[in-house]
Amino acid sequence: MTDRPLLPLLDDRPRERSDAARNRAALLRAAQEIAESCGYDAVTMDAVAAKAGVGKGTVFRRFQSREGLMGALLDASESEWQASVMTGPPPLGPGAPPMDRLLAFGRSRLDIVLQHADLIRNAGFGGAVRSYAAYSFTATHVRYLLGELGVQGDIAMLAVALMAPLELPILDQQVHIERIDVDRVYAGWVDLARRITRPA
Amino acid sequence: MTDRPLLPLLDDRPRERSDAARNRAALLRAAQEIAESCGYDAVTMDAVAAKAGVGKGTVFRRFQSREGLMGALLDASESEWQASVMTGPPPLGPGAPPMDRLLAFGRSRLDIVLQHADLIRNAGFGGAVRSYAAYSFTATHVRYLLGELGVQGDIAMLAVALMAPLELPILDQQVHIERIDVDRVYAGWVDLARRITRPA
DNA sequence: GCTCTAAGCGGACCATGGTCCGTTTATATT
DNA sequence: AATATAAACGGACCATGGTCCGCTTAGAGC
Repeated sequence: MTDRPLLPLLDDRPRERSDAARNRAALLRAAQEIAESCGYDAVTMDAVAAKAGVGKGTVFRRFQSREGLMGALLDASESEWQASVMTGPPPLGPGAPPMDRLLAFGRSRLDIVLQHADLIRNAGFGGAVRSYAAYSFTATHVRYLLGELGVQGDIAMLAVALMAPLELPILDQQVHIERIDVDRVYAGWVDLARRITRPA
Repeated sequence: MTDRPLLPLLDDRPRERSDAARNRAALLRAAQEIAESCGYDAVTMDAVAAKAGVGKGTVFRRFQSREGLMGALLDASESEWQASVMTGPPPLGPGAPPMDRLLAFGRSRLDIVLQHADLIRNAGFGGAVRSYAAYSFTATHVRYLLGELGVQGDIAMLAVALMAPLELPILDQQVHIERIDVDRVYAGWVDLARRITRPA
């Protein structure tokens, strides 16, 4: 769980003041701890502020909103996952054949999304499904793999088609409402991946 | 915009008292009117209650929550759409070849979801993407068409794969954030439909 | 028409997300 | 070190979703 930004793109923004940085860290830690011990419902802005020993205004200045705070928590764990895609062991990481990597990607996303379901739900995908940076990373990765597989057509759209069934709202419906077994969901996704990548 | 339930399944619940029914209608109308004239942000529970001339408690008893109220509004317009699938003119309605119907389904969903984006966002897919009844209907329809097309495999899963890219969170990302043209999104979906239904 | 009761009703009340603005402080500059 | 200033801070304050509970009433049974 690192606190560096996803895809550390060079930002020209003036660096954060040291007290600000300290508070950001304290707030994230406080939120995390409350979530772990009492669940996400207990992560109220007042509680986080109190636990971190700062005023409520500070929480909002740092994270804009409750969703923003949750999003920050989520991004931290997403960046761990990104690392395992970029530099981790195959088949998720580099080194394996593209199709193996694609299937590993699917399984990995399926697991991680369900695992962080609460957090994702609280991060509240207000409009988007998750932070633009996080979405962007997976999209780029899938497009890359489809390219390696020699898939013809509008690869960006096909990538979306592969990612969409792995997003929480859809998985929630299947796994938590219709009680479909996760392995069956994965098998269905593998079938989808095969059909999408299969040459005409 | 009818106020009958989607898929009017026989319910054994004791019928709603007449004053309750009257209030439900008044509340829906009030919410609708406020939304039309001032946007969904102005649809606060207090405002709706006031406009309908009832107490706030009544709004909550009828619709449980703000999301519930929005959901009711949404269901009303969904049932219009359902009617056009079940009894409307081809190719969306019955009569056209299955593939034509499938493609018409996609276009129609795409348009209607984007058109009602605000409402859907406010209905807040809290967990699920939309009401179970509404989801269920589209799922059944797509599975039926895939069956007619003689598609082999886990049809339920393939149906999900076709519906997922048409849900708001995904379309929002593409259309409103990445500014992808709607026609391109549709073309991508058609390609997906072809790949999924293409025989091995 | 009268009675009884479950359902419905209203609006005060609470919790929490989010804003505002006067005060404090880190840091760049001299 | 002194100064200036933009940034950060805190917590009172507001709006709104959601709950609660004592009062009212529709309508079934007589």
